[in-house]
Amino acid sequence: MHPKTPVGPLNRPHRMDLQAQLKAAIGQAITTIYGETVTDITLQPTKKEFEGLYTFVTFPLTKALRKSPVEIGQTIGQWLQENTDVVSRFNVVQGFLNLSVADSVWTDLLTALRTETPAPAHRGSVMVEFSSPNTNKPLHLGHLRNNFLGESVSRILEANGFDVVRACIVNDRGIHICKSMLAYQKFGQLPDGTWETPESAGLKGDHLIGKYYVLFDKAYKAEIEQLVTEGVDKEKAEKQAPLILEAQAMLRRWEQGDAETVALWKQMNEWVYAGFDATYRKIGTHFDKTYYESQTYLLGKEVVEEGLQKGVFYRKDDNSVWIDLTAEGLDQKLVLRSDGTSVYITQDLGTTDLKFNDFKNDRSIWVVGNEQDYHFQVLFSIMRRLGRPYAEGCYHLSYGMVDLPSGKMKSREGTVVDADDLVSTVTEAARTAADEATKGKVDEFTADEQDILFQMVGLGALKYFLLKVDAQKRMLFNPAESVDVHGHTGPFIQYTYARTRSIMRKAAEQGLAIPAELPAVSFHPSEQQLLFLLSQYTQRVAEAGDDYAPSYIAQYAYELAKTFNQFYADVSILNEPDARMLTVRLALTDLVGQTIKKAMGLLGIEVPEKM
RNA sequence: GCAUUCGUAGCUCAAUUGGAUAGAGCACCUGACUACGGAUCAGGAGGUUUGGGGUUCGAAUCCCUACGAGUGCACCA
Repeated sequence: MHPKTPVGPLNRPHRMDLQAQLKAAIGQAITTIYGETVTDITLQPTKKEFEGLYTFVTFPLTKALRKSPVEIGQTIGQWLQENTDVVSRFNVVQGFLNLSVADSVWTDLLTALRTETPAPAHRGSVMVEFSSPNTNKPLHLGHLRNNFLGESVSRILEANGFDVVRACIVNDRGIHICKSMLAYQKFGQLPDGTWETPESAGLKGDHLIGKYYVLFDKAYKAEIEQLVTEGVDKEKAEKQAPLILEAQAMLRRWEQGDAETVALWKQMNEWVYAGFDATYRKIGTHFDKTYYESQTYLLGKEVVEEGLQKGVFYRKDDNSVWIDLTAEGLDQKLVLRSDGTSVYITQDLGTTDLKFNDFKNDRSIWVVGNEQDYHFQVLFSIMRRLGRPYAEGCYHLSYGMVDLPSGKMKSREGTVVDADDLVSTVTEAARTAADEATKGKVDEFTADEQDILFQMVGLGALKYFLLKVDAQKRMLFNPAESVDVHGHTGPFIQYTYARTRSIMRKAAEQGLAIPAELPAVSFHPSEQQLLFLLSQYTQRVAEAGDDYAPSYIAQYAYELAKTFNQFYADVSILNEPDARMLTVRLALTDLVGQTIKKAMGLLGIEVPEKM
C-alpha cells in the first residue's frame, strides 16, 4: 500500500503511478476540506464521451459529508485544480467528478515508463501442471486450449515474481494404452513381414499410435455388432467381446511386469513422446518436470493410512475407506476400494504430496477442464483436513470445453480437431492472408523466413483466439474466425507491432534519437489515451496474475494496439514538423511496441519485425 | 432428482469487480491526402443484458424465482 503522502510539487507518489497520485490528492482534498478521512478511494477511467482521464465517484460520500454529490464534486475538483499540479481541469456530471491531467504529468509519466522498469518483488514459487495427455492418441484442440492457458499463466506468474515449475502428468498406463498395443500386435505387421514404425508409415509417433487406437475401436465395435446379431444384448456384448477381454488381460500382464508386454509398451510410448515433443516445440511450450502415471499410480495408500490414523477417514465394514465431506457441502467420498486398491483420488493424494515434496512450491495450479471441478473440491478439502500446510496454495484453473459449430467434439464420432492439423491449417491461412494484404512486406522475405513468419502469424491467430475468452467459459471454436487476421485478432496486434518497428527503423535511418528526459509538449487526446493504457500495463499484469487470467492480457493487448492505430491515424509521427512533438511521438511509438511485445509474450505469442 | 457453471447486438466476445447513454470484432451499408505499412482508420445501423421479483442513490454484475444450456453426481480415470 502506498503511504499517505503530501501532495505537491516537491513530494508526491511515484510519477509512474498516476492513479496513486490522484488518489492521494483526492484523499488530501477531503481531509483538508471536510476534515474526514476516506480510506479506499477508487477511481475509474473516464467514459469516452466525457472530458477527463479518471473519474472519482462522489455518491458514496454523500452520507458521511451530508452534501449533494454535485457539490462534493465541484468542491473537490476546485481544490485539486488550485492546490495540485496533477489536475489541470475538471468537470462534474451528477456524482461523477472527471479529472484531466496536466501535460507536465504526461511528460513525466512517459519518461518514467521508458526509463524505469522495476523488477517484480520475488513472490515465491509455483507449480503449474498442464497438458496432461494420454499416450494413446495425439493432442487435439482441447489440449491446445489447456496448453496455451498453462503456458500463458506460467509466463504471467513469472512476470509477477514467481519461480514457475511447468509440470506435465502423462497418463501412460491403463486400458486405453493396452487397446492401442493390442491393435498394433494384431494389425501392425506389414505384408513384407516387418512391423510398422512411424518412419515406415510416414506418421508422427503419436498419430501412429492414434491410428491403432482407432483400429482397435473399429474391430471392437464389429465384434460387438456380431455378438448382438447372435442375440447377445448390447451391454453384455461390450463386456464379452474377445478384444476387450484381451486388452484387459494385457493390462494385467503389464501390471505383473511381463517382459514382452512392457517392451511393447515402452516402444509405443517412445514413439508417442517423440510426437508430443514435436508438437510442444512447435507451439512453444516445454516442461521442467514430467510425471508418469506408471510411476505414480500406486501412490496415495500411505496417505489413506495417515488419514485413518488421524481420524479424517473412516473404514466401512466391507473394508473400503471413506471421507465424509458433507460439512463442506460435498458428499461422502470413497478413497480406497474394499479390495484395498486405489481409485483416481487416491492417486492424486499421493501425487500432490509428491509434487510438493519434490519442489517445495508455495503454490500449485492444476490446469484441468471444468468437468473435474468436483474432483478438485474434494481433493483440496481432503488436503485441508489432513492439515497439509500447502492446502491453501492449491488452485484448480478450470476451463470450459471447446465446442465446434457442428457441436461437441467427440473422439468416437471422429469430430475431434487434431492439434497438428490445426497448426498446419492456421499456418497456411496466414500465407493466404499475406497474399491478400495489399501492402505486406513478405516479398522481402526468403522462403524460409516466410515459413517462420506464417507459422508465427498462424499460431498468433490461434493462440489469441483461444486465450481472449475467459477461461472458465465454454467457448465456440469457429475455424473461419480462428484464422482471421482482421479485427479483434492476434495478427491485428502483431501487425501493429510490425508497424511500430517500421517507424522506429525509419527513425533510426534518419538519425533520430530519443533523449532520456523528454521535452515538454501539449498532448493530443489520442496520445493521452495511449499513455493512460501504457501506464496501466503493470497493474493489468498483476491482476492477471491474481486471477490466473490470460484473457485480461489478451484484452489489454488488443486495446493498446487499437488505440495505437487510432493515434497513428490522428497525428503524424515522422512527418511532424515540430521536433519536440516528433521526439515525444517516437518515444510513445517505441514504448507501445515494447509493451505489445511484452504483453503478447505473456500469451506465448511472438511478434514479427515485418509482416 | 441433487450439486455446480453459464445465459449480454444476427454471430463471437468485453464491460476496470456495484457506477454515467452496456462496449469491441465479424457480417451488412458509407467514407479516408495513391498512403510515416490500407493485415489500417472514421462513420452508420444493430440491445427490455433469457423472463419476473427484491436489495441499493445506482444492478449485466449481489439475493430469490422461473425458463434454457453445459458439466459432475462409479469401489472409471
